[in-house]
Amino acid sequence: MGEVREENERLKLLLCQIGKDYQSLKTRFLDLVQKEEANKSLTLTMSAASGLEEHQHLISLSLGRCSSSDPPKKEDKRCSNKEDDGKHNNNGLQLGLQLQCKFELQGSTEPEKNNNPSTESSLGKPEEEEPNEVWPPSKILKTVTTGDVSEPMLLKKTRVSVKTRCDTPTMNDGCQWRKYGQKIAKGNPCPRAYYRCTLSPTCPVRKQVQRCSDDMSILITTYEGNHNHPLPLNATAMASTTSAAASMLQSQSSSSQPGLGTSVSAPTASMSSSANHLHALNFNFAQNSMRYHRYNFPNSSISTCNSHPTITLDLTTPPPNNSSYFSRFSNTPRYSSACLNFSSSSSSLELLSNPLASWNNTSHSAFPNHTNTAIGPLAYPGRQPPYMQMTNQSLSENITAATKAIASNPSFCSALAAALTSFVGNGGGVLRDDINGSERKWGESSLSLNNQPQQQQKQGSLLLFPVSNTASDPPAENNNYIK
DNA sequence: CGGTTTTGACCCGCGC
DNA sequence: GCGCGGGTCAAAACCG
Repeated sequence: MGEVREENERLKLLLCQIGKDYQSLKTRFLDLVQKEEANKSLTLTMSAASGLEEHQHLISLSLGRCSSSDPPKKEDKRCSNKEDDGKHNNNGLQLGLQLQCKFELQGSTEPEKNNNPSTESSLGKPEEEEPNEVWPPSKILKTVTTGDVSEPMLLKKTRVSVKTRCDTPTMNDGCQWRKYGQKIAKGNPCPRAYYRCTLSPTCPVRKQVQRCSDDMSILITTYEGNHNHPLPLNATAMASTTSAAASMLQSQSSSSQPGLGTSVSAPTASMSSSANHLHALNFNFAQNSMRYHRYNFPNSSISTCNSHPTITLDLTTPPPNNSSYFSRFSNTPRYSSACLNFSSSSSSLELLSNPLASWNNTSHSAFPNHTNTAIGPLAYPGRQPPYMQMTNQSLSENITAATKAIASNPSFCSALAAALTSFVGNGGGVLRDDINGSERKWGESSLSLNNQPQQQQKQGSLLLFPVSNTASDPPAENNNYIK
């Protein structure tokens, strides 16, 4: 009890400090939004001049180049415009906050309709809803006709497309699917198969699987919707990824802030099949009013083909070894294995909806033993990851309960992360707290609000795992991801 | 026998 | 309004 009280006191102090930091960040963010408004009109003009159809709404993300294997002309157009728009970035924080929100929601066992009342506190768009929650999208009224070019996209179901090299008819993403249709799509001799998630009869998630016409070994799996039920442990990685990517897309489109310097990467290694393809997905948000960085991630792209906002994660080709987006944050290669990092250079938080959703490179020089980074069971084939080796259950539960409430507020989460990272991050020895440059790597100083706060804090790092059923499941099939 | 796959028909949105 | 194409339905076939 004494320890718990002490911990409580510490947390209170932290909360106090964090509250201040949050207000500071909020003020800063509002300033950035105002600046962004000034840039918005300029960008819209540029988009119109580039010949984009009015209904094909540009996602103003700097996502680098489209994959070379994505030949559609329209995507190319958008890619070229993304680069232009990316120059107007400075609004990464908002996106990061929304991502965190989505992750928290997904990690929860409750349906995502359980709206977090705090969501709007920092985002300012409480009316936004997760399009993925509603099925079918065709039933959604298309009534928004504001001048905001991004708004109609919210009314379409967001899709996440994953390109992998796979010999099997479908890639094993851990979920159970039932095929309900097959169609020969125009322009591709390979039939497109339609699948529903059968883990829950009411699950709205569907996926389309199709071979790439150019390269039959490439399997294009398109996910649509979010699961409304607990997922098997080995399914959470893909689900988290697609959900996060979709959330990123939605949050970006809803933010209506042209030129957001957002990057999505899916650097990969060459693997043969299954969800193992999901090696990495890094969202790095540059937000700095003084200095703006663009990070090009060649393996991902965003498009609004077929009126569906779609984010494509190309896991078929590895990124350049000396990619600038790697060296931006670290001098050491950090993505040799699967990881899912949602990063921001403006504030610091790594929030993981699920232990499977993220794990850092085991070769990271600063954390060779994995005990102070956001690592899920994936990183521990055949043994329990550190966070699951609980030694003080009651203490952990108390702290978890307290911190869960904190974590449920995405806005506060971000501020909390920023504060805690600055508070403990330097102890990690890796965090670059360059205030002017804001080049801070999230994944290297992460935040834990789960089972092992003491251990993690000692090492200057915290893991933030929303409490969920799946998070406590034994990592029975983790080896699947390590093969 | 229950679940899944196949496959032709149907629905609906979109462009012309 | 019409045609096209994507997506879904549902009955029959298939499978373990």
